[in-house]
Amino acid sequence: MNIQEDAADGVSPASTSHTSDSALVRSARAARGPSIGDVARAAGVSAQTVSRVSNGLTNVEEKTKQRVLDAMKQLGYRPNRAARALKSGQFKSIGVIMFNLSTYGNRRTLDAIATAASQAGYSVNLIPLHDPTTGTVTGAYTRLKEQDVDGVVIIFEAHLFDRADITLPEDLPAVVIDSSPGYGYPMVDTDQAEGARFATEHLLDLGHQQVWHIGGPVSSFSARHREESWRRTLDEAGIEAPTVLHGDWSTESGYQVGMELGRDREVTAIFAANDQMALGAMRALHELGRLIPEDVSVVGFDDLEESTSFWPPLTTIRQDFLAVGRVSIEKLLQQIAGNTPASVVTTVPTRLMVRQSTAAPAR
Amino acid sequence: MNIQEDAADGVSPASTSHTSDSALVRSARAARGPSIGDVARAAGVSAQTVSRVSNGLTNVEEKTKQRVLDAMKQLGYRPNRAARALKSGQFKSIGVIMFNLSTYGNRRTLDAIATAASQAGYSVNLIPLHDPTTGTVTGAYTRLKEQDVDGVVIIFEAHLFDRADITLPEDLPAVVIDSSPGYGYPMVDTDQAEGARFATEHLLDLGHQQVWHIGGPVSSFSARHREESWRRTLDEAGIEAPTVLHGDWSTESGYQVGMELGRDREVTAIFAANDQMALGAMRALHELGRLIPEDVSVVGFDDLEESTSFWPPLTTIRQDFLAVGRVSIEKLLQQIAGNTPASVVTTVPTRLMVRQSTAAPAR
DNA sequence: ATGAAAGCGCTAACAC
DNA sequence: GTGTTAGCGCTTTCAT
Repeated sequence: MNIQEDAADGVSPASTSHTSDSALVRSARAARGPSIGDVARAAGVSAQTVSRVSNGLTNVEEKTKQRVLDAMKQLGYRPNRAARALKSGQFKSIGVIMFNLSTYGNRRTLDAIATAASQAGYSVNLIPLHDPTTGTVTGAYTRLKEQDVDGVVIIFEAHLFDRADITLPEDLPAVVIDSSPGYGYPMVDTDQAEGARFATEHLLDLGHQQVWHIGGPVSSFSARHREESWRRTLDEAGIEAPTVLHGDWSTESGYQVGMELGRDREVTAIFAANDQMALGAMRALHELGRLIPEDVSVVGFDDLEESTSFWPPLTTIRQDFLAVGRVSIEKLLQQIAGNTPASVVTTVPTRLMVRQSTAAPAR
Repeated sequence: MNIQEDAADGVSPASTSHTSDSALVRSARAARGPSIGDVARAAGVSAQTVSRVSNGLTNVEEKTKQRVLDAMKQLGYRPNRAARALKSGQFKSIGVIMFNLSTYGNRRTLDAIATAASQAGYSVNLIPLHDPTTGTVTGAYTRLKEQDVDGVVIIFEAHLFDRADITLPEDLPAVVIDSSPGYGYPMVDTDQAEGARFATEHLLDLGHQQVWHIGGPVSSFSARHREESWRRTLDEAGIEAPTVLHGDWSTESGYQVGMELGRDREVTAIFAANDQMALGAMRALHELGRLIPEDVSVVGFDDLEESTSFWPPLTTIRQDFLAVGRVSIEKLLQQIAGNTPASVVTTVPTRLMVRQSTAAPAR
């Protein structure tokens, strides 16, 4: 390896002086900030009182409290996390093990996790993984334990592989985000079944006699749940479900299945297991000259940011990834607090977003 | 919000008992692990000696050292990070501020960062951001400072927007991964210029008289660097660079530019600023009936995982994202250690990967 | 080569 | 309502 170093281009005299400035600041930073004792002295109270104010306890006279607050502000006091951690035995840090950063949903979820954790005063320790084998998961666990995280959120990527054979270590509070059944861990997931029911019922309500389904890969639990729920909904309406054609979540696969379905003039309503396949199917329908929604109605699942700009704007099921993330943190913090809940599946509701890709069937 | 909880499906009797098991384990976990004192007692030495062993100091007799090591292993001792942090004032934690998790390169880089940091005993505190405005960056900084990180790595997404107007706070060691010039901060970047030169020279060496370029968006610094270097390389060979057509990094835009270029029979060699545009261009060439590499040679930039399965397998410039991540951490740790280096740009070398999309021009 | 003492910043427990 | 005391687990300093 032959890594090169050059003086930064574009360093003007101004930025040169700024560089030495920040060097100064940095070395100053090495000196510790004001401690609780400094604040106490400045406010003329005991350290304990400062601690009470700092933790929002009520048994402090309003006047004293103000004095302390002022002293804090003036000195730029920030409590020392390390000392707190040492005292409490908790690091206020949660680990996130995650496969496949690339998925839209995963990114949103991670985001929500980071935000929720941050609001609760926890930091997020990310371990990205590539292949979801027991080995790598265990390794990630080990790394996280060494970092003394207080708990772990594991985000499985149901969209890409079946990782049912993974076993999880047991000595750390954990929450799993996934659609697979029973892990013995608290799990959080979008209500796949509800979403699929909403989609199917919406099409039936519009007057369609039958609803075709473009399924996701059979290896995916969420895809299976969506398919089962679609089938059940038809069942309950006394309709026999037609054969399912499966895609692999990609636009391309949606296009191919869309071509199949579109050629069949019987087909007037399609529920695709995700927005991308819905997009592909719509392209196929366009190419076949079938009008959306006049000839064929299409519903997706996910509600991608772009789905509202598809042509036509896609009716779809919105997954609330933010809630999934938030709820996971909530559950995890409960566990960390010691209220170890029975292993439950928490389910986050979906929402039908009606846009222009669905309508009543033509007579 | 109407979040539902159900007993987990699929919980067999076996997993039920396992659940109560882990509840036990968890409550046990609340009790602190063995401390340095416990180890000392078990080994019949003082706590200091244990500390010395734990920190790999040399002034401990081999025999004592073994006794201590044994005691550690037997008790399952792990040093308490909080106590260390309290003593040293360092948290052994670095923050990562990152835009756009979705990019292949960014993911690889994040990965390398997480790995390198972990190996150095640092944890990684991730703050994902959406829009790269000064405000959000400052906010992220604040959050990280509250978490007492020891330093920050900022990964800009040069591919998507021009964020030259962002100013960075100054009171925390930081490394920026980006292609923009002079920040006053240490920066790490792929050697864009070298890569573009490799690509262009490779085509010239094969005997092509001219090399056309599909540029990235003008708002991107890395795209600009690649274009400049391509132009310089042609210059040096005494060739006047043809007009550049710019894409937006997408396959689709590569396809469109590819169509333009492919219709021109003069064009025998194309250097695309990334692999995706190269892919699009190849599709265009295929559609136009021009053979690759017999009629037209194509070179990309990035070396995506899939590039070896393109048709034909793409000759391209490999970016060593892992090294970028590793080097950033290296630089950051140096800074944290106090060796505040002058603001420099560290450049990570590229590699030409010759595959089947390039050949000598037909006579 | 090893140990004893002190203290990092904070808070729980107990005064008053 | 507020202060005092003690100690979390570790390392630095100084003795031995």
